[in-house]
Amino acid sequence: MTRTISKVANAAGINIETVRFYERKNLITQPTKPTTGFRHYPDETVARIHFIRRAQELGFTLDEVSNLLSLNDRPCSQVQELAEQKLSAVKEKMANLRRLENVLQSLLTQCHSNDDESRCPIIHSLQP
Amino acid sequence: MTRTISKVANAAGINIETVRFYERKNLITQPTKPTTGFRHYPDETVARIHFIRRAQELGFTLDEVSNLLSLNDRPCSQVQELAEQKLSAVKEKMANLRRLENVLQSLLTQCHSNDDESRCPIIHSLQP
DNA sequence: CTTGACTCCGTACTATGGTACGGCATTTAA
DNA sequence: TTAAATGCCGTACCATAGTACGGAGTCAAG
Repeated sequence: MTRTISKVANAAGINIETVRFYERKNLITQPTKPTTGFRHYPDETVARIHFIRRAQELGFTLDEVSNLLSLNDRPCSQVQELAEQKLSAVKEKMANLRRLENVLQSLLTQCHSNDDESRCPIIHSLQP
Repeated sequence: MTRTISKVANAAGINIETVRFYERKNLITQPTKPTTGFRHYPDETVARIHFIRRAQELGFTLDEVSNLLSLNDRPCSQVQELAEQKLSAVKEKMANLRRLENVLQSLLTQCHSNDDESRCPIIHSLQP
């Protein structure tokens, strides 16, 4: 069965243009074009796109995914290193958000016990 | 003391071009240009840029920061409403990051108890 | 009063992750 | 067989968050 680019896009659940974009980024290999007719894609292409998407969901950028893909046959320790960097970044982001959550929460609490509509504790806290 | 744009940029620790960029984005107000000479900026501009950068560090986009800043002239109840929306957004972002953290953590744990350098659990998990 | 530093302004360029379009080739269904 | 649907390809465009640049104006020190 011939799998043209639109079949790939459909199977992988992404836009055709995104398939081409990934080809340009060398994240997937563009099959050689037959002398006459359309390119047809192997199963691996769909699998690879799934890999890319899953990695993206884990917060990896396309450059990092590219790295991961090249690490495919590399030792586990190298993959771990990348993942550990990601994990640290995620933890840091969360710590920051937690701080913000506390600030917003405490400001909102102040608002709730505020009688003066024209004088908002939040606005006041934003002033220099 | 006259505070020209470079003084603002320096005081706020950002690039001059970024100051101009924020002006174009209406995140800060561009002072009126004197008939002759350079614009000079009030303290408020520096404070505002500090606020913008803090908000950015907390994961807000410039559009969101713009929103936060627009809370300035509104009655407390409206400010509260927007702040509550922000709080929800923050909580949602955190929940997403928490999920990501768990996935990464469990994958890394699998890596740590893996003695086969050539078969990485992370790579394996990404495969179809 | 000239030189160098700074400002002003518009425009263009960077990276990231895509999306859209126009024109032509080829395939497929009626 | 012919028209619609796809494919191919290059290029342009979207948002986000800046950065760089060129030429003109202006300011301040020597």
